[in-house]
Amino acid sequence: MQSFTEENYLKIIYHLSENNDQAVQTNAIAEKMQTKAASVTDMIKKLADKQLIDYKKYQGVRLTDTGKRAAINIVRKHRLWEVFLVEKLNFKWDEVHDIAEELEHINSAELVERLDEFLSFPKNDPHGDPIPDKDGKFDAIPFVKLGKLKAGDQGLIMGVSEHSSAFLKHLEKLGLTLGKTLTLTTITDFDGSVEIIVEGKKISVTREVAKHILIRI
Amino acid sequence: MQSFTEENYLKIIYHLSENNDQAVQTNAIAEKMQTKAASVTDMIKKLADKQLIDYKKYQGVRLTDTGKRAAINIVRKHRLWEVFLVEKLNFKWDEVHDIAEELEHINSAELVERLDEFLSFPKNDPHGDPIPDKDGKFDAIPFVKLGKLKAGDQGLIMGVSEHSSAFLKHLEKLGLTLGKTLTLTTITDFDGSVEIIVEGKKISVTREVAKHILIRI
DNA sequence: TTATTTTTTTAGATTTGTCTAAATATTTAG
DNA sequence: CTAAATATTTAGACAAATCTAAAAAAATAA
Repeated sequence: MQSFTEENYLKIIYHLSENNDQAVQTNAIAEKMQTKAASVTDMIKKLADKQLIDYKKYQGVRLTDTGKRAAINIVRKHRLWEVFLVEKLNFKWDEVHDIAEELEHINSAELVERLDEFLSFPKNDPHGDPIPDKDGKFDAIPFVKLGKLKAGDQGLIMGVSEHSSAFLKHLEKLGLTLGKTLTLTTITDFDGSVEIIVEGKKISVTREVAKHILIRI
Repeated sequence: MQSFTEENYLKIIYHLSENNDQAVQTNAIAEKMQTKAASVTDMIKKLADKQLIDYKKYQGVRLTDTGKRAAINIVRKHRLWEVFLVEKLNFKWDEVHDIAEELEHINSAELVERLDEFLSFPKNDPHGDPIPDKDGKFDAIPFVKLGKLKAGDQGLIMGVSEHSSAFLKHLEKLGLTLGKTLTLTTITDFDGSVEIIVEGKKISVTREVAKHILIRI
């Protein structure tokens, strides 16, 4: 089994290579881990020794099959705990990330499977992210970022790509929660902000915010 | 906030001084922590620096008020999680200790209070131990150990003082679970084992087992 | 009460994950 | 294509928690 810290490295490497299939760079890991590149190099060697990642000097890293399986298992636990916190303990979607960061490291396969069952095998977490099943499989629902839509496009909010409390609270206040339908009316040339209509109300959203809202058309 | 390891030391010191009000010895801590006396001395100094324990060389340690509060909070979390595992996830009473050992270190006051509420503010864990409320208060129900009863005494099983899976499975097999009423018929001079009647069935229990069954007369 | 045993502490080393500063590779720009 | 900028690695150090071996204090026994 991996240490707490090793697990966090695996998870971060997984998320960094989730979309593009590229090797992950030392500096990118350092930024996400809030640490220095030198520390990352040290840890990278350790994970490579354990065959959890493939690593060649200066070439970045890729998860091995074993490493990927471990990473997905952590993601699975994180998202199941988030569902638990929201569905059973009535936390809000912006309050659960940090607690789930801790809970995801609890080490008991039995616990995870029973939790999954207790929650009726949810397919998505409170932020719309898919929850891998116990074999690591999940459906990656296709989405477009709000920032990429054209004027006139209509769609459904099905996720976010930023999980900070500040961001989620902001969306909440704008009424931009999961499942809401929206129509994009205008894209502002000046600053890239977009005008949308949600439940009859006109709202303006900055380019930065629009980038992190995932839409199913 | 304390580290994982510091929390375990506090918890163990708490349990070692729970009944007798004595100072706790280095060796006793070492045994419970599965470590060496030298390591304990090191940690003791650290906890004393943080004012979580009172310590004079060669004199053993006592929790300060702050240390005791921290320890009781860990115990509270441990026992609440055990209730969750048994009541909600259908674990058996002999399966929950190790998982709760991990969960007790999750750091969120809000989480604990909501869990407590979700579980309807339970007063006891699955082994009969009292659960401290959020101010650290709890009723210590008076008990007698089965090994101390006299022939003819009758009582109710209201707890155990040993939480290993092996021990609890053994009790389960004998039908000696919480809430059962028993009558002591004979104490064997030879080996101290006791004969009891539970639900009409005669059972023999070794001295070692009898020592860890808590009875309310 | 002296000697022996037990308990506790100290000294110095080890491991894990981190750091800074300096060196080396790689990439980008002129 | 060389020079500058950026990215990565190495070397050496540090804090946390542990260890072994040896020294010191306390408890027990003769």
